[in-house]
Amino acid sequence: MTKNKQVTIRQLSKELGVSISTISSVLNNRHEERRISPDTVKRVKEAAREIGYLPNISARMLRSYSSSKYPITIAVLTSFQAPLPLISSVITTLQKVGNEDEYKDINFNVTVDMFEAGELKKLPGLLDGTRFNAALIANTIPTDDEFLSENVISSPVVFIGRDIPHYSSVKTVAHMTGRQAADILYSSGSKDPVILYSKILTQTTIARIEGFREDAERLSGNKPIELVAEGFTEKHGYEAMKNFLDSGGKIDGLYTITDSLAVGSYLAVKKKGLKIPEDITVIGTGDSSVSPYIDPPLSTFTRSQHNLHEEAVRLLFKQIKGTITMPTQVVVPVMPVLRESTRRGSITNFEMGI
Amino acid sequence: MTKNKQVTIRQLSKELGVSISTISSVLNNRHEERRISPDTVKRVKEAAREIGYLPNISARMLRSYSSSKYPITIAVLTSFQAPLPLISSVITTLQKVGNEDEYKDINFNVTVDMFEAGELKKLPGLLDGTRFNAALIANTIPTDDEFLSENVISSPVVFIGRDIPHYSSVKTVAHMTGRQAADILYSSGSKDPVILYSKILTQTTIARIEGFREDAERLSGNKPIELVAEGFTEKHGYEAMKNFLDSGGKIDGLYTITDSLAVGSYLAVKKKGLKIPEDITVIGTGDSSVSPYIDPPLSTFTRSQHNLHEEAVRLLFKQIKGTITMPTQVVVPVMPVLRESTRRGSITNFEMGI
DNA sequence: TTGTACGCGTTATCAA
DNA sequence: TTGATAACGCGTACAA
Repeated sequence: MTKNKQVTIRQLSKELGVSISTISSVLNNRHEERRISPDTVKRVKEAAREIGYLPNISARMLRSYSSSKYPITIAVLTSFQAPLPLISSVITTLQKVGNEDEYKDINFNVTVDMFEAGELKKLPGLLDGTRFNAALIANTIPTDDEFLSENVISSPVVFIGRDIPHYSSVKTVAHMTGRQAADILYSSGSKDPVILYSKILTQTTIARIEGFREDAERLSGNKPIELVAEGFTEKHGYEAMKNFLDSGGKIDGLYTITDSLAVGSYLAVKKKGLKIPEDITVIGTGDSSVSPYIDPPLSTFTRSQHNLHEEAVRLLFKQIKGTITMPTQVVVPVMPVLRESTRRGSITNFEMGI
Repeated sequence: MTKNKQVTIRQLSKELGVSISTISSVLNNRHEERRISPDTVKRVKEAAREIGYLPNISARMLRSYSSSKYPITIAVLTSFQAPLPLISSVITTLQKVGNEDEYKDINFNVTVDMFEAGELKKLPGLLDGTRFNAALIANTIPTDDEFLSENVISSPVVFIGRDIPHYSSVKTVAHMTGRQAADILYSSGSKDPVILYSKILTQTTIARIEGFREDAERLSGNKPIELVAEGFTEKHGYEAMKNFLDSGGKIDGLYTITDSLAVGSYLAVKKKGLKIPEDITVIGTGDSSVSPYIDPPLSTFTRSQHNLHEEAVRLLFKQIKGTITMPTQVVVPVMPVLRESTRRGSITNFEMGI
């Protein structure tokens, strides 16, 4: 029924023996004012449906928007392996910041493309500039970075959470965060700190883990125990912690790479009859909206995502406007948020502003 | 420095006194093979940057892709007031389903446009077909629906969570869900059921509330108490419940329109020294990933989102392929998931499959 | 109803 | 080394 190939208005015209302009009129519901015969209208509409005609959006835009009103295209490129909320967050930020006085003269539309981690190079139009005027790119892995350092994207680009030579980027001081987490657990009296992370790792996650390892070892004298969960969700956190405890694991302090992993761990810990923070102190990452409301409220580090995305978007807009022309690196600070789950030992309310 | 107006390659040409072909060659890094002098290359590149030249993507695509390889454009349109995860979920689903054998001959790209609830009509290209070949539309409000029923979008469109005459849509049986919630609270011994919702309402939320009102009144003999939160987050749930309890409100059963509102309520309830489910039974909506892990695990209704979005995407693809030509309504079922938070009265483990 | 110019950028050809 | 010119991609608008 439907042809795979894109059909053009010209092919329709040939097939029907009707002029191109007639077809265009009919397809744009201008047939009344153009006084096209009902019969022709019917024939054209049916044929278009039958043959699966879809107009070429580029051609329409080219014709319909004067160059002063033509919107530029901003692309959001992210891997399938990215945390799901990223796309929403980036797009919403794009729209919000785009409405600000400073940038509202930039008339843009947003496209989203997803790639398999490591396969960025397969994205059409990445290097030849046929698909976007500017791009935000997130969640590349080393293979992609290698590809990017060998090739040049000539449009403005900002990388999120990753630092790539010759391009702009925004990231957090992930390494520092890991170290702070170790300090906080140690200050709360933990001697056997455990770190729980997902087996899916990004540059940021790796840095956090390394920071934690370093300081945990320096402070407690031995390497921290590392638990690897299958993914990022509460369920994965629960399972990893349950397995660890079931097999007799020893723990008095926990640092998780996301808050959701901590929330899952809570249940496993409680089921063993252990108390937070009396037996185990816990600190997560990301200040998820549930963290202040669970029992006990979870200590964590501020959500860097929001600021991260906002900085990324602003940086991109500035590049588009030409305010910034050199590759620029922005580092977004991350602050600890201390709540009940680490309230033990020498950490008090008073020190919450570390 | 930068001109607001879009600059074309022709204007650049005039300004520099350099031919169009030369400029095009330089801008596409073809200057070596064309043997353009280094000086000209430099001048062109600088001028392009200086003047803020951005190529017209439509023109480039038109030229670069043969009609058989030209991608169609699928738009995701949603209001700023929509729950944030929606965009990510819809886009990911679009990409995943688009990779399936059945649909992988559809070559498409995705654009996202956001509108203020009630201002859908202001979206450029909505009616004239200049921006997309097909669209998924979510989170319209009655004003938008009215606009849509007076005008026609001629491309394939699927509405998510909303039923609009003459268009395809996917939704859940929200009304039934509300009624079931009332039944479950009543069965667990609640006489003073309270419903907590956000002041931002969609068609789905309204239906849930109405369903609940009806059955709660039928079962308990009087109208349920209604609490209105400022938004959807845990914080909003906490505040609404705290205010209610502080002002002496009576409650022995709670139905919330999202799980996050229930999570926030948990803390307010516990702070008052009340116990769940002994004093108050609670049921949420959406089966959020944290719900099984909070204390006590939260009863809720299955997350309909995922299925909802998948159905929407499939429906859209079928319309694009011409497999379906008539407006079609799909209803996605929602099931209760009973956990500790409603385990009181006549509801037992045994009845968990209601 | 139809013919044709047009929107913008790319590319090829030939001339300068 | 650069320019002028034209064709092209697809759909639309306007004059005829």
